[in-house]
Amino acid sequence: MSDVARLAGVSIKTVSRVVNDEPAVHPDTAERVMAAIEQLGFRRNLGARNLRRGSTTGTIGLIVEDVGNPFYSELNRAVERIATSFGRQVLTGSSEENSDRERELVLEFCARRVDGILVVPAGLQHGYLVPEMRAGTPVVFIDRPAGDIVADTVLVDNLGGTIEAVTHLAKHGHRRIAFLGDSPDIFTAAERLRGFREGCVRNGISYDESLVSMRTPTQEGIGDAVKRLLHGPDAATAVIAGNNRVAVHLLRALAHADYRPAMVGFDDFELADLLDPPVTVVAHDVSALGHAAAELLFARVQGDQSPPRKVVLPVHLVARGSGEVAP
Amino acid sequence: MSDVARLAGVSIKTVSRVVNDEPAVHPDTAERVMAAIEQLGFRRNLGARNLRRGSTTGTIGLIVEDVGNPFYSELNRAVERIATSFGRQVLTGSSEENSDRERELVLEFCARRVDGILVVPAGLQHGYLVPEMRAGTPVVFIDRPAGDIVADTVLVDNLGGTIEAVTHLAKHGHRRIAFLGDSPDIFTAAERLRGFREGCVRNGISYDESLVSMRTPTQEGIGDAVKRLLHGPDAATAVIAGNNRVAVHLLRALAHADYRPAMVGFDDFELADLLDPPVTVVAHDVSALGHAAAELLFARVQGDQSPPRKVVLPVHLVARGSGEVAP
DNA sequence: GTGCACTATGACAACGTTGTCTCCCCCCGG
DNA sequence: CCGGGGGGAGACAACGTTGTCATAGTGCAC
Repeated sequence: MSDVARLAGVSIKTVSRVVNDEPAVHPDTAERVMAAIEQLGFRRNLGARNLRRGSTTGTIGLIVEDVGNPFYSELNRAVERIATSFGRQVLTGSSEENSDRERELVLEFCARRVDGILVVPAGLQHGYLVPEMRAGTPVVFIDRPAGDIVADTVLVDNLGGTIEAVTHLAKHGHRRIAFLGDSPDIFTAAERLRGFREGCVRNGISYDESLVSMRTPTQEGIGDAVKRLLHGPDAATAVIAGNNRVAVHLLRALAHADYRPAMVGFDDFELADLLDPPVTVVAHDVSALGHAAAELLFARVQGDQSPPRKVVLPVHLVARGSGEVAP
Repeated sequence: MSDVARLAGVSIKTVSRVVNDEPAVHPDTAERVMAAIEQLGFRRNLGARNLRRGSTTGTIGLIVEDVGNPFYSELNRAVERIATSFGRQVLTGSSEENSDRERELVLEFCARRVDGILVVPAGLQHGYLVPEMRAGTPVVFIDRPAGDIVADTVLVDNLGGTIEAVTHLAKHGHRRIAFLGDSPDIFTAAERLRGFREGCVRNGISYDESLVSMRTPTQEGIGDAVKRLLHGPDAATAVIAGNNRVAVHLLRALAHADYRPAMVGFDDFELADLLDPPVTVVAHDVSALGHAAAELLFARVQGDQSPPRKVVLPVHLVARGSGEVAP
């Protein structure tokens, strides 16, 4: 900036005025300054600016489990859209379902003085966030609630969705339904399992633990589960996939199987409608999740001090075929 | 920081020494300082730190067309992985295939003094980058080359891949092959079209422009193209989808059609193997693309001054079924 | 001619850090 | 007993900006 000032023969304050479009600069002077800026390729340092102004940094942080997962990337996109409309940039990070990594990312973002943080929490303990939140960094939890603190949260109706899935299958005559979930440490997985139980109860199906698997989904793990649950005299006639990754692994496992049970997935996914049979899912609007969370965050950024909110977004069952077959 | 200093009864410089793990601090003093930090919830301001040190900001920028597109989100993930290994955070932005937006994002990132920029360019003119690059911000172009400047670039073998696709179809007896691309302004689309022509030539197929569509893919557009190209006496017996979005739209259009031509897609996608028939694709390693670009970027960040490099990653045809049917 | 309002500009401090330099104190060798 | 060396700590400036205040010049009314 001082280089520009020297070249234009003015003080750095005048340069500052020009780059900030402040009035009270003579047009001729402004033009000379602009020319100097152009010539030197000057670009003002936003870091210094934010430091001096004590204002917001114009960035927000988004932490998900894996930015490469289509579910989270759609979320990312929705968040970015809102952030852009508020003139903010988005810093992203993948926690890899690791609470230490999550914490590291959050604290790093805080040190960068992001204006707010959106997080799909991996851990169950968020006490470390209290000082940051007290210091004025708003945090909104997405898809899963905070572990041990009260904070803004946007969830989907995991319980209701799974109940609906069970009911749907029961309506088509299924009495032995398997549930393939994820690690029970993950809120959504635990919640959907709860929904599964509740769904069984409501439909007069005795809940059979041997038909449930709660493991981090891998192709082999799901393959084994399929072998175990879908064969033999007591085999399940239908199966619920607890999330989009489980669904993909399950579909792959079933593709080479001789026997195709009825299936309902939780989370919609691309091409689900083109498979054979098309996959019935409990769908929810991932974009809406991101939008709602980001809107809530920016409300906080702009000073909304109302008590923490908990938003639960609806889900709806999309019957495509895989869930509408008789046992 | 001065609050911490006051509380601990030391100077701010000593606090600085503690947070930076500098030696020459008495353990007792350090402990007092740590306690004060803990009590006040102090977190050092990285912006101020970077300003003072004149060092790197520890961030890089990544600009893609749409962070929500699985192709780019996989890229994003790969970039993030490398960035993390170099202790950097990633700022992401979607250009929406709009060169003005691309420029805006780049300049915004530069103003934030990112250590480097990775960009899947939307525009064809990148002169605006020259001052930034001269000022020391390395830029690596991904998937598409820079328009009018010389810069590091990482591409995939679009030409070779499409030639291979044509050859594959020709081998299975197809002589009338349609090509559904994307806007010809997009480098990869143009290049793949070039590969299509070359593939026709090499296989003794007369290139028929009426079998080519180069439009931004929409479900309707692809539907119309299917109706036009795959019906009538001169109908194509095979079709090449120019990228993953075209492929998805095409599959959806064909799902409800009475006639299924042979098909090969460019870009692999999840579940391609589970469709009926499984989709033959020209696959390439998106992660490798991100890795290579990020590695190259960090080499530049760390001072590599060698001439700009152009890396072309190989592609390979994955025969799954949809491309191995006779006319 | 004097005072006043207004425009255009600059000097300086401050944002939160850290690098450099200086200072003080204590220990040890001669 | 004195001098040198090293450990521990603080004062101060500087990073690149911008907010505040001061200053100089101009035009206009009296």
